[in-house]
Amino acid sequence: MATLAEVARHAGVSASTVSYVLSGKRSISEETRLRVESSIRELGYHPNAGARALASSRSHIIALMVPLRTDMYVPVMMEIAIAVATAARGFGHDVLLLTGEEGPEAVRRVAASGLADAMIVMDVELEDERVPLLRESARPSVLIGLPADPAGLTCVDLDFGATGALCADHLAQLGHRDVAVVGEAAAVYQRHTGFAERTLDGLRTRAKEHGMRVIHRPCEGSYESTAGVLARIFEERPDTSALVVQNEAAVGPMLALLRQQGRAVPEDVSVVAICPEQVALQASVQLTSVALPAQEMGRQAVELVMAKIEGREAAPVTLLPPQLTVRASTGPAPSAA
Amino acid sequence: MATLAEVARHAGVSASTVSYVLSGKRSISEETRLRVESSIRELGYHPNAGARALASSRSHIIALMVPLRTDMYVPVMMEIAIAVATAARGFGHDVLLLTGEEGPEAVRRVAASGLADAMIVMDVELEDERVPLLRESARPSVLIGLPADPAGLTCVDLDFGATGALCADHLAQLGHRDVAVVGEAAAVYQRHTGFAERTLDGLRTRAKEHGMRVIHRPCEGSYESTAGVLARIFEERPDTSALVVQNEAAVGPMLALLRQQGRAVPEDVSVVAICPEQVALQASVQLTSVALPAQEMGRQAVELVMAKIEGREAAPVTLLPPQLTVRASTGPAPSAA
DNA sequence: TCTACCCAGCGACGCGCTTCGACGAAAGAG
DNA sequence: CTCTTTCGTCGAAGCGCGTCGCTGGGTAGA
Repeated sequence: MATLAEVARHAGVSASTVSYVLSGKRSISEETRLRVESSIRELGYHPNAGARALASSRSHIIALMVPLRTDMYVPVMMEIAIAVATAARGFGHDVLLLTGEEGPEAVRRVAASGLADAMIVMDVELEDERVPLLRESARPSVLIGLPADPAGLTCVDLDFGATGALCADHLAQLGHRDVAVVGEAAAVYQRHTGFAERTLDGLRTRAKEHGMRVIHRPCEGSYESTAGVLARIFEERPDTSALVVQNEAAVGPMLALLRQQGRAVPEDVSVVAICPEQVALQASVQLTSVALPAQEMGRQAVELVMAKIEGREAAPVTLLPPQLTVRASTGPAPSAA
Repeated sequence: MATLAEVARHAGVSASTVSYVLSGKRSISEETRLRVESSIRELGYHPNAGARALASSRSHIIALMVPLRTDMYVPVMMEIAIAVATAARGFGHDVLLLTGEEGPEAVRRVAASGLADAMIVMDVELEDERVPLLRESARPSVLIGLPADPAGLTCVDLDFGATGALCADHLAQLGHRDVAVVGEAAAVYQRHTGFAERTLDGLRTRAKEHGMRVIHRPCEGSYESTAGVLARIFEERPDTSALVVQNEAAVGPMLALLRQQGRAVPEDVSVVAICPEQVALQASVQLTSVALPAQEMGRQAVELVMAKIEGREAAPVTLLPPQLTVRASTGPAPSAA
């Protein structure tokens, strides 16, 4: 494995010159630069990561903490993770994958060992035990998600409050009066994941302004649980004419069940989903949906974290504006029974 | 941030002694060891990753290359990735996430820079361009998946040939004569991903022995494409009494479509899926399925890669035996029309 | 012509750790 | 009681790179 010194010898310059060619931190004559660069190529030189990290106290690594649980919609997590990795490479950084398993200890370990220069944390709960550690840590961090108290932190998230409101607006405009929310798994609410509660709040508040009634039922996402949730919804509120689906996993089963029950979408029941575009497009009915911009969130998180690494200011809270796309699953409310 | 030297001073010993306490590579008296350990705790010392990597030329990092594409069933990928990360931590290692985007160059970069001690590569194609690089590389690697020529490599995979055969056996035993395979997306075959072709081969071969007829149709997994595939299957082979579903995404749509068409499962049509247990259990009918042991594959890959890092021998090819679980979606073939 | 300055490049040091050889003390062999 | 081992510890030499301060030569201004 070639070293800096070998490249230097090969190019007939000193090691420091090669280093400056690589970093561009001092001016180098065109001629030398080209000679050094060709030596680098010829020897297939790649700087040693450890040595570079030691000397510069920068590892060029960003740690990404992903949740361990599987009650969240996994493809979204994966999409964010891949977007983070891709964006980080664009800044010459790599991504270290930390699972939630280690818990807050991972934060300490990675920060203290200098393994990573910064941290991106996903699946943040309202009262997350990692948050105090991040706040005190010397290393920059960015959260994907919004804790109850974001003071002193940098957060990126979809504006879930506005998302809920947007769904309410759309349904109100179509004349719906009774709306049911097919929510996330009960466990998601129990551990106070921010986005689920914020969506609900946003929707309820706006629905109230529109004079709509809202009921909400958690849903595990399996066919069986979805069937149970739907049954209870229509039992309790037979006039329900619109469903907002928060749990992407429930989308498929729900459409199947509605069809089976002879409820036409959107003639009898309108459906709005909060899900990735792909899910909305692959369903049996093209779904009116608010997109979950996973890639965008990953990209933004990386940009913010890079800004902080480089000592620039970063906006404390970035809420991405939701976008509702009208497709075939929503229509005017059926005239009252 | 505390350093080794500070711990040494605090404990009244030399730096090398602290190092040996940490690594256990030389004997240390009980007394000194305890004193050093308490100093470590008191100072909150974590060894600097860069320095350690430089001095020992071991980064304690394993690189994991995941595919960029989204035409594979993503949750399986994610489950493997998390299993790899978790298992690696058990060996005191961390996982670096590389996306396919950088392509083979990533292999070179990571190997040459000493960023990672070893590599685990997912989504291997039959003729994968990363394979020659891995074979020549000085660093250990393990593939999840099986290329056409696994010579000189270490691979872990589900035995997809046996998986196909197992499905054939089960259906033959139930008296089915006409079987249709709802396959992966066409793109998966086009790039010659091993598992898809092997499953099909295994199934076809065994089916022939049982005197069953098999047709195979690729399926993108969306509701629409699944509908198209099903229609063509029953048009071409009206006597089809059993479906083997290879593309997990198609499971939900398919069951919905069968119900809609008035085909009862398993009375009219039996269904066998190759999918994670969770998918089989959450469907509208509990599915007879061959499990995709994502966690097991991740775990095994890490164990093999650790063996190679430590200079031990590793079995060249590990094929996990498939397990078919009979549930509610398969039954005796309907007596001939 | 002399000073002031900038440009290119060099040498040396240090980042924090691992590891090798050495050494004194204690223990066992003859 | 001496000679060899073994044990526990230390000091020093790097690992490969980044960075600081310095220098020799060239340029420009006075």
